[in-house]
Amino acid sequence: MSPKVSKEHLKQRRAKILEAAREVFIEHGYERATMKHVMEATGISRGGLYQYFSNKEDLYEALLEESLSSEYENIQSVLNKNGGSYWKLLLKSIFGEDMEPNDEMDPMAPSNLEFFITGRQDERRRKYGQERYHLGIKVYQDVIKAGQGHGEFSSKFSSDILARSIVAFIDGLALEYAILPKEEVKLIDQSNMFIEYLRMALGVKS
Amino acid sequence: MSPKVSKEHLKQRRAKILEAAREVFIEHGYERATMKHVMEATGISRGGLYQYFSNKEDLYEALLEESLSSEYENIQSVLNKNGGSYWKLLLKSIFGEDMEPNDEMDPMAPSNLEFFITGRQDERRRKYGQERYHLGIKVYQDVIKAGQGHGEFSSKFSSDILARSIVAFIDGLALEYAILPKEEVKLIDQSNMFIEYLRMALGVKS
DNA sequence: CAAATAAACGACATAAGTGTCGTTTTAAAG
DNA sequence: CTTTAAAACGACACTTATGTCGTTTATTTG
Repeated sequence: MSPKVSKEHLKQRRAKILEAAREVFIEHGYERATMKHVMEATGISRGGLYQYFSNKEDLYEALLEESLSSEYENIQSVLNKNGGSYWKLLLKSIFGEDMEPNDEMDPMAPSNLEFFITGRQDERRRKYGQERYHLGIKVYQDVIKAGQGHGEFSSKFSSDILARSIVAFIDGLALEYAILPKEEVKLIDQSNMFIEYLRMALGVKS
Repeated sequence: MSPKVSKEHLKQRRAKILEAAREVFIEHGYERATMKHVMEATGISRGGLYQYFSNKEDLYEALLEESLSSEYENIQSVLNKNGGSYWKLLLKSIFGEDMEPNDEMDPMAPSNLEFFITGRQDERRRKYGQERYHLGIKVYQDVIKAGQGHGEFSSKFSSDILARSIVAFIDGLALEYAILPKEEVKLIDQSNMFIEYLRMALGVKS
């Protein structure tokens, strides 16, 4: 009398499902993806899937949690290094360690937008979306606020509004990315211009 | 032997359906709305609805066409008045006749995003989305280009990228509007900051 | 190697929405 | 007032996805 399989095995199986689900959602988007797709991608039966996730929404949220925590760790490690100015810190928090825009976009971004926008009528999902939104804002706002507090940034604009416009900008790009062919999005050009904008708004000389 | 009802009546009935459908889509969003909802909202039977629109997508596109053409007329009339500077023209094309941001958002905006983002895997829908996107860009780009040509605007940034960032900004706001409670979006503040940004990018003095 | 426990399976019942089509109703024309 | 064309109706057959549950399978432990 004892569990049939090791906990390790369960963990791996769960991970396998998540990995395959990711691909499925990237290919079909959230709404159109079905558990059958995930079944085919994993080779696990439908019944089997429901042993790990109680439905598609649950499965997707697990993916969101995963990406959120890895993102969070990333940003935290960047912020903790605390190398140099707040301006550099801000750029890092937006564009990552190398501080400059690249032409790659998180392939899950369109599905994420889809998940929240189609679920906006659902109480639970809307709450969850708002939570994540505020979390996203907070990262940028904290850096901006600190920079303003130390006098490195101009306080002409509120850190809240600035942080929001960063999020709006990123979401706007993700939306473009969802609809336009990849080569047409011009992530780098738009990002560079956005940087100029932030420079202006924060009074950072180039 | 002759048509049962006047063309006028058909037109009115069609308009009635569109009007009710608009409310339905605003309330439920595109994906969750059903023809049954529209049926209940109009009082017209399901069978009757299909006499005017062959499915939900068709119905929604009719709404899009409607709003697009009214928008287009609006902007054209604004541009034709051509009162004063290109800067004023640009503001009008973004914020309408009164040239300044208000805290109202097109209530269809979230559904519109939803329509295009959930349909991005569908060839037809994606094409349609791209078309509309380019049309949206063109309006702003034309004004910016003209302003740059006349020397009123700086040519530091390309009119294309600038126009795109305007669209991205508007879409970003629409997305926020979809998820956050209305009073939290701060449309006006964000818009005002965006205006500052455009000023900077175009070299317009305040 | 046998027993037992739970993971994995897949058929099933359910639910919801779709578009069609034969019938009924309605109003314009004669 | 009758005829008639087509608008409106709503039941129907169909499709697709869902979540459950009884059965089968596999692996760990004694």
